[in-house]
Amino acid sequence: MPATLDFEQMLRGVALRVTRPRVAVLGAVLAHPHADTDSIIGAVRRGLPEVSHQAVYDSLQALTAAGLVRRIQPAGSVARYESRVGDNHHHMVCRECGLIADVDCAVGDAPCLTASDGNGFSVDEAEVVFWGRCPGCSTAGSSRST
Amino acid sequence: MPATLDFEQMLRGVALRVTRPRVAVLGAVLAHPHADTDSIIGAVRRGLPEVSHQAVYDSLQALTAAGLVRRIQPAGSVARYESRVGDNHHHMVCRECGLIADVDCAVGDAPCLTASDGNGFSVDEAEVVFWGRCPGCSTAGSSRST
DNA sequence: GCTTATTCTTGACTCATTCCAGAAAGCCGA
DNA sequence: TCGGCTTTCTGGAATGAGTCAAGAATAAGC
Repeated sequence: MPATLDFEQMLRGVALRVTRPRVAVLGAVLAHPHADTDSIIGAVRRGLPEVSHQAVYDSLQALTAAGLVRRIQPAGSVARYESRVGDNHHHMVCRECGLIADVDCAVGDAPCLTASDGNGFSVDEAEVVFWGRCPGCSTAGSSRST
Repeated sequence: MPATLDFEQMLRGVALRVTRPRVAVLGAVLAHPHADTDSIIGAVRRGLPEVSHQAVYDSLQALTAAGLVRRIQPAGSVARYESRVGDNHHHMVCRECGLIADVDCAVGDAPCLTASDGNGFSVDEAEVVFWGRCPGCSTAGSSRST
């Protein structure tokens, strides 16, 4: 796992100022993939109790804009952040417990990116979300069909 | 375009009570694909000025649960509703103006549904969102690269 | 060490969505 | 057609994630 110095270099690498809140936020996202903003604020405050939620929001936005983290937001969920960027992976979301898991692109490389025509849209990203039930909920729920 | 009587039959077909708000909401979703809740409230009130926003929310939820309409919510957007259900189509979202367009499944039938393995998830739906720029914004934006 | 531009803190605010309780209306059987 | 029951609608308030704004603090460059 990267140390604080690595976070600094990551920030400098994308021309972002190195501040304690940003380092902490970056570390929190790395440590807690798919965490929502509130969890990130909590994780950041474990190391920096004084950080305001606004600073976390702003840091997340800066990191997202810089491409160091990626923001995902399945329907009906709050914003979540993950550190896997650059690769073309997708997500599975459990309808019951909200668990999010990474999946590498389903049919090989990136077939979903080839939007056939797309009404003239210039597509730069294809986001795939698989909805279903996680192993835990799938087992637990198979008995109770209320 | 379906008439009010058809809406009634659609509601009865899914064992939902036929109420004027629901008929109006169903008609509004049919008439305005990808409309957000506020637009639907406005459209409904054109015919039924007295309808409360709560009734619209509740009707939309009932219609969604019954499968008559489908709720979509791209990241950073409010909830939107559409009437194309049952077919496996996806959406393109313009990053600039928020325009949403339907696209039939990219690579043919439904390749994205075959989530390779998926960590043991039992997948029941694959939602694909193509992010990019619509023809209008793509043309307009190519000149101004602020 | 100093200057400047950027970032953080504090606090209030927006607004989509939900919750609640009472009133109204639709559906079913007679 | 009518009564009873269940569900839905109305009206208002509340929730909560996210945003906005202004001044104070801080990091980067010289």
